[in-house]
Amino acid sequence: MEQIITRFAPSPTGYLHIGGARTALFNWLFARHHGGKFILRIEDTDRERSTEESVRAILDAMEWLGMDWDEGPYYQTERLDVYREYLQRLIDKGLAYYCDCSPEDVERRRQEALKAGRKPKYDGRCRDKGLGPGPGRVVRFRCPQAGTTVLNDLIKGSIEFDNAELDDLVLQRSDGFPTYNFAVVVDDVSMSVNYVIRGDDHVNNTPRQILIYQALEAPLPRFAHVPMILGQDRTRLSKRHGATSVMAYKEQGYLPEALVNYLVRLGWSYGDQEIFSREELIEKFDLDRVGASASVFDQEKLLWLNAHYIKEKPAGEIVRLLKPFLTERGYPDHGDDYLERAVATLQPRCRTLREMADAAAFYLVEDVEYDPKAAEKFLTPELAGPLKRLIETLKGLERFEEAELEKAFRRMAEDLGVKLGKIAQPVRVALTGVTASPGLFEIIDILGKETVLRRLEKALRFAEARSQ
RNA sequence: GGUCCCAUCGUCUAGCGGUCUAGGAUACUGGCCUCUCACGCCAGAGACACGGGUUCGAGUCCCGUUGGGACUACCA
Repeated sequence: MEQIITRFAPSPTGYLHIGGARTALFNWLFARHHGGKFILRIEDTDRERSTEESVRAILDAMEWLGMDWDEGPYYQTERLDVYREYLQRLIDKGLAYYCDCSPEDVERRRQEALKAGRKPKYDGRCRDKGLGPGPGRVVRFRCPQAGTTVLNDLIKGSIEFDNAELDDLVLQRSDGFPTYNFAVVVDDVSMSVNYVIRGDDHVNNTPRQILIYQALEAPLPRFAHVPMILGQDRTRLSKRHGATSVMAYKEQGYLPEALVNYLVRLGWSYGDQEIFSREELIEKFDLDRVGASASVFDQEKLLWLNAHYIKEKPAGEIVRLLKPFLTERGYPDHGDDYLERAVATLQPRCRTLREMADAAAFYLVEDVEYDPKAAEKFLTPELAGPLKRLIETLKGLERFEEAELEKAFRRMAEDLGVKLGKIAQPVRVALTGVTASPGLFEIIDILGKETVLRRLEKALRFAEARSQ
């Protein structure tokens, strides 16, 4: 069997966005699943908009998502000889020709045609002029004017195009650079790419490309056009729908596993299964289960998956990932063991690392600030008595650990004739500043005697001060 | 405007003519658990866009309507 060769070919005109990442993922998974080859190619023939930073950003994002490539990255701007060679073949065969129409003229005629209700196609006036190379001249493809071109798409099925709809597209610009439709074909032909998996915004380009393959007498690859990812308003996903850059998700505290899992499931399914490890994805992914309709990007579901992976990962691993977020907030270093215990209590409560860094504050700062409402409600003057007693009890506790602490608290609540919550909530506010937190006893255990007593005493002073 | 694509709960989807009084996930609501908040568990509400065919039988096939999207460059 022939080896499967796929490629991801972004243009470096911005960051790797969500849609591009999914396309890359589908190509990567398809190649890995079939033991094929995955090529990375940078389509930088638009010299105006391509930048070095974008290339870097795309590579970083690929790496973060864990997509490795077997060949490349190739840069189209370094392959100009190849395009010229293929182009010359077309010219020699009379399948391409030079054109000296100015862009302004072409555009003007396009507008006129549109106004007159005709198709805004290039009118082919240079077709038979027999022009040679010259400044300002482009090379156009001599597109068949009759017949139909059919695309047998792996996802969309068979699509027929009337060649009369197509015009003589530019293959080489006046600056000598190839245009997208030509470069993409030459590259895929010369790199032996046999599966072209890309966004379905390319469907309408495909007949032109097929015609170029045929003109080149090159074997056709299999095409698979995957549906677009839409925003909540069902229009093409863009900045106004929120973060669309892959790396923005990293910065917001998402795990690559979550984003990969989410993105692959967007448009692809495997029965009722929602959670897939990387290995499972490689094992199970195939094109036949990719849907045909566009899907809406749902932040909430991504969040759910992220929460899932945060819960599932070993605490030590989360600590490593969380550190940059803590540093960013300027928290002092407490050592990995301490951090790991703290993180373990936060894992089931946070959906992103960013949330976790925020929630971890009380573990890391010297003294907590009270949420005014919480303090108002729970650190009351009547609390002074029980608080004093609690401080004494804790001081006398020889084993300052979760189980013992719980016993001590329950005993005290019983003595006082109140429910545990009656004293737990004030203590929680004293220790964390807020009314929602991990389990009280694990917090006390982790915080340690010294910190706990200090915060309780501060709370006591606060409560007493209110009675004045 | 033209060409092309798409159409099951709000969202992601299962469904590949009968097993669908349409399944799962998420989000939402209620309950349980419980020191709070989460997690977890249980329950609930929620969809085949519409109209014609084809067929004994249609969410599933065909056509149309409507709606949405993409493309229509010397961008990719």
